Amino acid sequence: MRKAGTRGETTWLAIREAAVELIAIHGFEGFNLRELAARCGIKAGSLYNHIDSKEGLLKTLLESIMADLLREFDEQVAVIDDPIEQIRAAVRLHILFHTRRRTEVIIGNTELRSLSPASYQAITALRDRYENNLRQIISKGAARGVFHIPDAKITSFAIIAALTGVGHWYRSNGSLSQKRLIEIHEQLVLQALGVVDETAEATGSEVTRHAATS
Amino acid sequence: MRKAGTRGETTWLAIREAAVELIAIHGFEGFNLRELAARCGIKAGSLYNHIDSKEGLLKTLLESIMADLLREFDEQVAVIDDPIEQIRAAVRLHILFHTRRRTEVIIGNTELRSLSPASYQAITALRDRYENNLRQIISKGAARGVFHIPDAKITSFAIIAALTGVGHWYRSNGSLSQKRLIEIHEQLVLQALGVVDETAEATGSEVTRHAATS
Amino acid sequence: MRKAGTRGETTWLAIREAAVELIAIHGFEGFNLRELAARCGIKAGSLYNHIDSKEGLLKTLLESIMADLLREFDEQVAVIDDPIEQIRAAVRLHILFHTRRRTEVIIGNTELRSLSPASYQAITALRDRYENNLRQIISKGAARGVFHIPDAKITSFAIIAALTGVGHWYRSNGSLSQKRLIEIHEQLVLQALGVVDETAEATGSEVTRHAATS
Amino acid sequence: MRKAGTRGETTWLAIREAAVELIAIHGFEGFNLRELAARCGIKAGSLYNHIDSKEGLLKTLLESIMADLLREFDEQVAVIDDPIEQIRAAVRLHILFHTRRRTEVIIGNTELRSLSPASYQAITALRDRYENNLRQIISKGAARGVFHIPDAKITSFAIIAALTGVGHWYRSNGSLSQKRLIEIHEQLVLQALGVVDETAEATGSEVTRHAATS
DNA sequence: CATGAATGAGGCTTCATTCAT
DNA sequence: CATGAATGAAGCCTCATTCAT
Repeated sequence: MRKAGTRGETTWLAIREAAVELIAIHGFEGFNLRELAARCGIKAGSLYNHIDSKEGLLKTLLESIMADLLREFDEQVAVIDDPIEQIRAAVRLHILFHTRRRTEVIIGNTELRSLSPASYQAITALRDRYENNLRQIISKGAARGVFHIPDAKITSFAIIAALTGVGHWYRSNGSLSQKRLIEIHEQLVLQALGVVDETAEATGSEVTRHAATS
Repeated sequence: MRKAGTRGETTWLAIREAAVELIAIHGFEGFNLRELAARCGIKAGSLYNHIDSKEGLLKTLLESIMADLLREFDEQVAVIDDPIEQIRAAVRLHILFHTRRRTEVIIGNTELRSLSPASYQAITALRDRYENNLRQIISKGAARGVFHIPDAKITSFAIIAALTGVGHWYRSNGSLSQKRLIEIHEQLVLQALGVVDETAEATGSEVTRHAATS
Repeated sequence: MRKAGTRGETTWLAIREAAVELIAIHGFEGFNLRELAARCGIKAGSLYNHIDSKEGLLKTLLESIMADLLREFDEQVAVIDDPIEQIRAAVRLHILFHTRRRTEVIIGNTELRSLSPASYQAITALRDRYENNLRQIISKGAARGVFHIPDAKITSFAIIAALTGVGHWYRSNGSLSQKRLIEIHEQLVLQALGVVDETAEATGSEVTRHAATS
Repeated sequence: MRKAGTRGETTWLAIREAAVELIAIHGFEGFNLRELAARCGIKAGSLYNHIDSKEGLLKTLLESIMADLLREFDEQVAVIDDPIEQIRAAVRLHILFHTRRRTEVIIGNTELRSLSPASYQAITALRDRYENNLRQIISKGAARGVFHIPDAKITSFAIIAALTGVGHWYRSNGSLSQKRLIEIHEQLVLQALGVVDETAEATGSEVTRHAATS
């Protein structure tokens, strides 16, 4: 929790960044404030000029991550009406967010358990809102007869899990471009949603040329 | 870590079970041996009649989980030839394993980072072998023209992530039966793999009746 | 291990002093940090604001003891040329150092085995340098025909052992003055070195008056 | 303490031998019963079929070492009348005992502090008896005008310390024979005692040929 | 704001010792 | 006699947190 009325904005930013990285590496319980302070060029005691407590820091981090994700969703996905284009935008956003902000997202998924009950509920409420957003798209598409799936809720879980998984293995410095990464997942998701349209056909054949990596 | 056939066998089993549960709740760094011992009805120091160290315990647990998963794969999936039936069996196994042994699997995915480099490599080698098994099925199906997917490797990652995610939300005491859970994922996966057959149509319509939870 | 000139300096000095005493009493393995801390008026954990580890503390102590001894040797003994006067000065220094700093010297001789191999080598190198200094005096005296001894190396070992032994039984509050203690050992050492001069005769008779304690 | 009425004499001997070695290496506080048991091919708990306690074992060891030394003194030294020959015999015995039974003697000197007060007194009484024996020889020689020394008590301390020191550096597999080692120390001791006789002259010159190791 | 030092709680681990089998 | 397992006490060390300077 950023303390109110502090100057030293740069120190706070350094703390934020270093904390995300260290938590991603060691987990919340496994990282320690001394190392965090060292990475920021200060001593452990000085951290308390910027944070309330170790757990407060975690809550702040998780909150802002979820808030950012939700805001981007509102800006880029919620404004679209067509289910197919909307799911495409959602896939794009989710993958971009989960690759560009890999470490932040990892702790967002893993470290919830270290929050106090109150904080836990606050953060999971945001997460649920995001998941619900995605489910709505799928339900709407199914209602309009564009998607053909057995269960909107389970399908949304499966899609979110699949897309989130990308953050665990994708590295932007590899041979696979982010653009291509997104294309592939758009197709996979649309296929999973039972969409069979001319575009998919075209993309499918073009795609096949790059396939069979294994 | 422990010789079999002795009287302390029951203690060791209790340790194993309690450790899995506690690690799943608090994470490896967050759980402590005192509580583990208390759950087994012994004192903390006595744990060391059964384990080498806290980390050694983690390694033992993760190793046996992965070994079990691989063994079941060999018995139930590897023996099938037809890609569609094989992927069905793989989905079934993965979901059953990840729901029946929920907590064990969660720590298998989350706590790898707490292992020493040597142990880490040993365990990830097993995990890679499993992932590779799945990828082979998909590649084979693509080569035979049964599956139509952009990239076997990425597709396998996506499918594994989607199926693994089930363990995070599914509860066997809910209204959704395990049988139904598997059916739904079989369909989702087959659709994602670009399989279009008459069975899917039928299942799809039947399925729609149970769907739309949201 | 600790930067000088800070306020905690007094704590560090207290730790040093108490550690020497406790190690002399119980041995390095036998003393514990809780008691050390208690003697310094702090809690055990606070020790780690001043030391790296229990063993690091031992190394620091032994190092500074040997460094002091070597420095005093350089100042008081190395600057003399005449072998007889030099060996007299060496006896005087050794006894003064081993009685004034009794406890420190005891741990210096006894607790080497508790050091890590690296630290062990560092400290024994200093000790060897000191022993070598003494041997050089004896060799020089023998070469100049002043000392008559069978083997310079063994003789130096014997003399060092004899003088070091003083620290084990001498108490400065007894009836034997430090001045007299040194005189006696000067004579014993010179006799052992085969020096026969008129002074010894004189001292010998004077000495006899105080002797025969047993 | 060897438990009464036990068979398994060989196990007890193995314990004794291994204990001496381990204590010499790690000190009494630093060695542990598990390792001791392992060296004897048994488990830690089984040690208690042979000993009363860790400290009881130490007492037994120290006691028997001192008893052996005293017995040998009575047999080999006490029976001589002439002070010079007697001191020669004492030097020989002390060096032989302290080289042949190096490790035992080291723990005899170092680990006394780990005994309970009662045991401590029992063992130091034996040690004092031995030291007193030596002092008597020196006093007698001084009284007879054969030795010329400032103080019999201090001289005996110095000689004992010098001879005991041999155990710390002498290795029987080196180039220095035990016979020669004894000769050198006989000369050193006799010189220190102020003995100037024809024998010393002869030995001295012969000895000079081997000297100047450094 | 930063620091050095202290705290107190707790964590992992070791170890002498006991005892039923 | 030997063993495996348990105990309880203790040991070293870490760490979030506080506070005077």
